[in-house]
Amino acid sequence: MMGSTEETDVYPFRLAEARWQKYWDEQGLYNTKTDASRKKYYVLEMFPYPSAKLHVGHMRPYSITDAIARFKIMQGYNVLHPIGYDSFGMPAEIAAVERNIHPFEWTRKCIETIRGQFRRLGYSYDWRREVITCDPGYYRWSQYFFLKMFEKGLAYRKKSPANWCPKCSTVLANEQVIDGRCWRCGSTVIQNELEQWFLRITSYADRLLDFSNLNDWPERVLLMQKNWIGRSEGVEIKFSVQCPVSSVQLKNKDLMVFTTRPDTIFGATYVVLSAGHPLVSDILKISENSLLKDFIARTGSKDITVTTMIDMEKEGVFTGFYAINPVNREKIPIWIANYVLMGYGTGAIMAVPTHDQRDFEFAKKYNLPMRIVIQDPGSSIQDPAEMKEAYEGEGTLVNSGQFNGIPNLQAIEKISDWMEKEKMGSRQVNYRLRDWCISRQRYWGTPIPVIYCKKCGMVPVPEKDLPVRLPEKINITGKGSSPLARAEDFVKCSCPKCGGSAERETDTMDTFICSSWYFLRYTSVNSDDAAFHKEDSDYWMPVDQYVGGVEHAILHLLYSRFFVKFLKDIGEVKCEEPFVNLLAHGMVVKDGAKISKSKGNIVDPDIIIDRYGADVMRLFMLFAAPPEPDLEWNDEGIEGASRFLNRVWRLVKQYPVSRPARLAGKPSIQCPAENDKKIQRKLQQTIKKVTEDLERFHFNTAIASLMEMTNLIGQSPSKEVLEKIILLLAPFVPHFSEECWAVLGNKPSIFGIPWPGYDKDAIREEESLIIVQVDGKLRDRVPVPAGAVEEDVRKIVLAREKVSRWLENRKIANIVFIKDKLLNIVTSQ
RNA sequence: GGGCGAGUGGCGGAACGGUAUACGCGACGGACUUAAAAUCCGUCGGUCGCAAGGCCUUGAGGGUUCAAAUCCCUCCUCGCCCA
Repeated sequence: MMGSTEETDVYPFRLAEARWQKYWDEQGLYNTKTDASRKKYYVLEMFPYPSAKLHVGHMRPYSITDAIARFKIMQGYNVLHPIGYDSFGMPAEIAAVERNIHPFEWTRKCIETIRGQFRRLGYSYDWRREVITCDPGYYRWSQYFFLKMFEKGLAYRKKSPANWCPKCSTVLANEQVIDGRCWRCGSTVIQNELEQWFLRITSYADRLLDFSNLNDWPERVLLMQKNWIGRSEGVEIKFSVQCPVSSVQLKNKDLMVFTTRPDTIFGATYVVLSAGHPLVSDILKISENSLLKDFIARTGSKDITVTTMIDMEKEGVFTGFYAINPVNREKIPIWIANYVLMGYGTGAIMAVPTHDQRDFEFAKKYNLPMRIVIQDPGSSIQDPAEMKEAYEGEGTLVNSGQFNGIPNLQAIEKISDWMEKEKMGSRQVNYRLRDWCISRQRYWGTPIPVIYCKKCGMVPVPEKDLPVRLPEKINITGKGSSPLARAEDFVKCSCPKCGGSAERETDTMDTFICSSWYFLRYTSVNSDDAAFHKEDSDYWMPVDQYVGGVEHAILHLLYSRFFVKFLKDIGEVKCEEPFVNLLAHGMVVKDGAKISKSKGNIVDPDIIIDRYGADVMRLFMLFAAPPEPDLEWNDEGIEGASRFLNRVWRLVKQYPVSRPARLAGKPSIQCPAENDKKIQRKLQQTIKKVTEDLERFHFNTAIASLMEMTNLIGQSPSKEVLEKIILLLAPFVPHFSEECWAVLGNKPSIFGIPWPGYDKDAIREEESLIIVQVDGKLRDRVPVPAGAVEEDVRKIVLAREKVSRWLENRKIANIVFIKDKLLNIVTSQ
C-alpha cells in the first residue's frame, strides 16, 4: 500500500513523541537529586503565569532552556531543570468576576492546561519539583520570610501617597508603574494616600549596585538596574525660612534641599517646593493668596505622576516666603511648582536657572532672577539675560565668593567640605530607588501575616500559626475595598499575645514576593518542614543559567537579588546572587507585532504539534534566529525544519535494514578513502562548532552546521557518522534523536550517552585555500599545503596568470602574508 | 534632550579586522510521476559582457589600515531605557 512506503519515508513524530515521553517519565530520567560528588548545573527559565493557554511565543524560552539543559546533561553535569507556576495575581480575580469561577478553580484549570502543553513538548523537567505559588504549602514560606523581614525591621507599615490603579483597585510598587500606567492593565495610575506595607529594599541599594558577583548579564539590564537605583552623591543644604508675617511661629524653620551640584550654590536664586512639602501647610495657614491656594489644591491633588509631570507645562506660584541661602545670606523667594515631586530627595530644590535647564525655563517664564556662577569656557556671555539655555557643562566658578576661579569639578569637593565645616549642610547619598510597596488590596495573593489587637497593637502572626490561609468562601466583586476586608470570618481573630479579640491585616502581598524566592524552593523536593533545605540550596544555588524576558529587568530581577541578599544575611542561603548568568531572550513576533491575544495573531502550539510534532516546533524556533533578538514566526520556516528532520530520518532508516557500516552505494568521484577522510574532517569540525555554539547559545548556527554536515554526507553515510549527527541533534530535537538512536540499534536513552568530543588533529585541513589579493582586491584563490610558509606561497602565487596580469607594469611594494589564509600584494606604479 | 543597541539578498539570518551573503525560506528551471504532492538535481545580490572576466554592493558620508559589514567620527532610520 501507498501508506506503508510513506511511513518509512516520514518520521512518525506522533508515535515517537508519545513513546519517548512515556519512557522518560517511567525511567524518571530527569529526576535529579542533590549529590555533592557531582558537578551541578542549575538551569532555569522564568516560570509562567498560568493564563488560559500558552502560545508559541511563550514556548520559545522553554525551548531554549531545554536545549541548554539537555546539552549539560550529556556533558555529564548533574542538571536541575524545574518548572512551576507563578499563580497568584489579578487575572484569576478578573476571571472570578467575569466567569463566576473561584480563582482557585480557575488557576487549577489553567495550570493543568499548561502542564499538559509542557508535557506535549517533552521538556526535561523534574516534575517532582513543581512549584505552585498559590499553594498554602508554598505561600506559608513567603509569610515566614515576611516575618523574618519584620523582625529585622525590613518590613514596615506607613501611610504615604501610593500608586493606585483604579482598574485593578490596588496599589502598585514604583517598579510596576510604567510610563505612568499600570504594568498589568495599562490604566493611568493615580496617587492615593494609604497605609501600606513596605520592604526596605533601599537599605540594600548599594549592595544591589554591586554587580561583581554576576558573571554574564546583558549590559543593558545592569544599566537599567543601575539607573533605577539611581545613586547620586550630593549635599543636603539647610536653608532657613523667613515668614512674611514675623509674629507667626513656624513649625518648619529650616528647609532641607538636596543637590548634586553644590558648585552652583552661589547661583541659587530661588527655592522650589513640591505641593506636598510639609512647609506648605505652614504657608497655607498664613497666606491669603487665593491663587496660591488654588494652585496647591490643583497640583497637590491626586493625579500627578512622574510621567504626566514630564509632559506638563512648568507652572508655579510665589508663596510670599523667603529662604536664606546659607553661603551668602542672600534672601531668595520660595515658590511652589509642579516640576518638583515629593517623592524625590526632600521634595524641595534650590533653583539655579543659569545651570539647570528646567530651572532656566521656569525662571524665564516667571521672570525670576539669574546669576551665572560657572563660566562656559566656550562663550563670553556674562549677562544671564543673553543666555538662550542653561549651561550645564564644565567651567570655572565666578560670582562665588572665595571659590572664584576654581574649576567646578574641584569646587564640588571644596564647597562640600566647606559647607560641612560651617554646618551649612552635609554630604548625602540619595537614591531614586524607593522602598518596595508590597501591599495589595486584593484577594488572590499571599495574606500578610499580621494581626491588629486593640490592646497589643500590631502583632505578627507567630510562626507556628502559619500559614495564614486565604478563606475559600469569598465574594469577589472586583469593586470597592479588598475582598478580604469584607470576609468577616477571616478578619476576626484572637490576638496571639493577649488572646483578646483582634483583626487580621487584609492586604495581600505583591505577587513579585512569590517569584523572589521560588528558585530556592525548587532545590528541595517535598520540603514540608522548611522553605528549602540548606544542604540542597547550598549545593544547587546559585542558578547557573537564568533565561527570561528583558521586561523583568528591574522588577523580578531586582526583587530576587534583594531577597537573596536578605536570606544570605539571615543565614538561609550561602550565595550573594540568585542568578549568575542571565540570558535575555527576545519575543516571538508575527506580521511585525508581538504575538498576543489582543493583536489576534496567536499561533497555537497544539496546532503546530499536531501537524509537525514538538521537535519541529522547537527546531524552528532555535534555528530561525539567535535567542536575544525578536524572532519572526514563519509557517514556511516550520516546513523547512520538518523537511530537514525527514531528510535525516530517511538516512537513519537505511539501518539496520541493509547497509554495511562503511561507505557503500554510489561511487564517489574521489576515491572512497579520500572522501571518507573529508567527511571525517567535517564531522570533527561540526562537533567542535556545535559544542562551541551551544556554549554561547548560538543555536541557530549550531543547527546550520548540522544541516551542512547532513548535506555533505550524501545518500549513504556510515553509521558511525550518522550516530554522531544524532547525538549532536539531541539537545534540539530530543524525541527525534531518541527514536533515531534506537533505530540505529542502540539502547535508550541517548541522554545517557556522553556528548561527543572531537579530535583536534583531525580538524586540521591538509590544504589551505589562500586568498590572493592585489592591492587589497581579491584576484585569486590558491590551494597550498597547510602551513606553507610565505616564500613558498609567494612562488606559487606569482606564477599564476590570474595574479601576474595585475602586476604588469607595477612594482611590488609590499607583501602581507597570513599563514593559511591570505597573501596581499601591494604595488606601486 | 541623554544613554544603550540595531540597520547585510525577495525574506529569516551567517561572517576571530582577511573569500560578504553560510544555513534555511522563497522563486525559477529540470528529473521522477498519467498527474499532483513528496523527493532529488541545478540556478538566483546588482550591473556590463557571447564568454573569460570586470565594476559596484553590508542605512548615508568621511577616516584609520596592506585589508573594514566588523575599528573611529558625522548624519539618517528604528527599538529599548532614562529624563
